[in-house]
Amino acid sequence: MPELPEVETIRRGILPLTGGKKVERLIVRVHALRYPLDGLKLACLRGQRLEDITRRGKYLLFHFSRGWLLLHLGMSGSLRYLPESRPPAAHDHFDIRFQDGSCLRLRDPRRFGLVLFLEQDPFTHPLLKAFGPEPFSEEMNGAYLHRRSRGKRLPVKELLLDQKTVAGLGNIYVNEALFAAGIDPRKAAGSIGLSRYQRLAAAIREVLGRALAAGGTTLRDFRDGVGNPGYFSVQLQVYGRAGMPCPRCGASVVGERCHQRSIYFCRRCQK
DNA sequence: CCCAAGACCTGGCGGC
DNA sequence: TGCCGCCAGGTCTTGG
Repeated sequence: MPELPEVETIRRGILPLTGGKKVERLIVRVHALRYPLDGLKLACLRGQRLEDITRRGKYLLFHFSRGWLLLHLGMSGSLRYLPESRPPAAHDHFDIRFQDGSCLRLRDPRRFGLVLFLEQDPFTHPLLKAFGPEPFSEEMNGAYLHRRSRGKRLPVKELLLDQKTVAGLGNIYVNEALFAAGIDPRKAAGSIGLSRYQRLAAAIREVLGRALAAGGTTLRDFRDGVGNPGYFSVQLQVYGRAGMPCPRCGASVVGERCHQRSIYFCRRCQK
């Protein structure tokens, strides 16, 4: 489900509702997520105060008084704020209960998500250490992408999906950004010149910025922290629109597979 | 190091 | 209606 705009939408929604609260206890119903949940470590959070919630790529970082909770929503994860307790439904694997009776509840049918408690700086953790720049940072620009892509023969869309290149992009926004930049997603990353990467860097920011303003993209099940869908779906230009007219030239949008995943593009507008 | 493919899961949908 | 195969917003691991 969630790429940067969705994760950031969740973050902005739940921070004002939970920031400053103290943890009463954690409830783990299902341990087998991407990695097994460590109940003992998580129990350390009891009594700790939630100081802040930040984001790195698609990860949410919960800053507690003495440690960090890392949360990744995988493909199907969602996080929901509940003002008061409510019986769990199917796939509600994990709750953070606060002392005022409210809670944050993680649901994740496919269990590709991740929950990890860290006592040290999360940014040096192996999962985050090699992450590329945030899309809205100055460091993420055309020259950077150009440099990163030299000598690479993999398709440019694969380069962008790699979190070591840019942190936070996923399949939807890679397809949309490449359309906005007029670049064929299958094109070898190393064969694209500087000026086209400059256009791509701008396109990435533009697409993510608009998605963020719309509260993310709901294809089937994305919901923000309080249960609202995102409205960027109606602005998607190519993603999921195989056979429909290209919004720029009217030619039919192509949907095919590239490296085991769907790509959508316009043959006429993207070279 | 680079790259491709397989693995991990469940649910929803289209086709028969 | 029921079953089957395929597809899904992610990313880690393995092997050439």
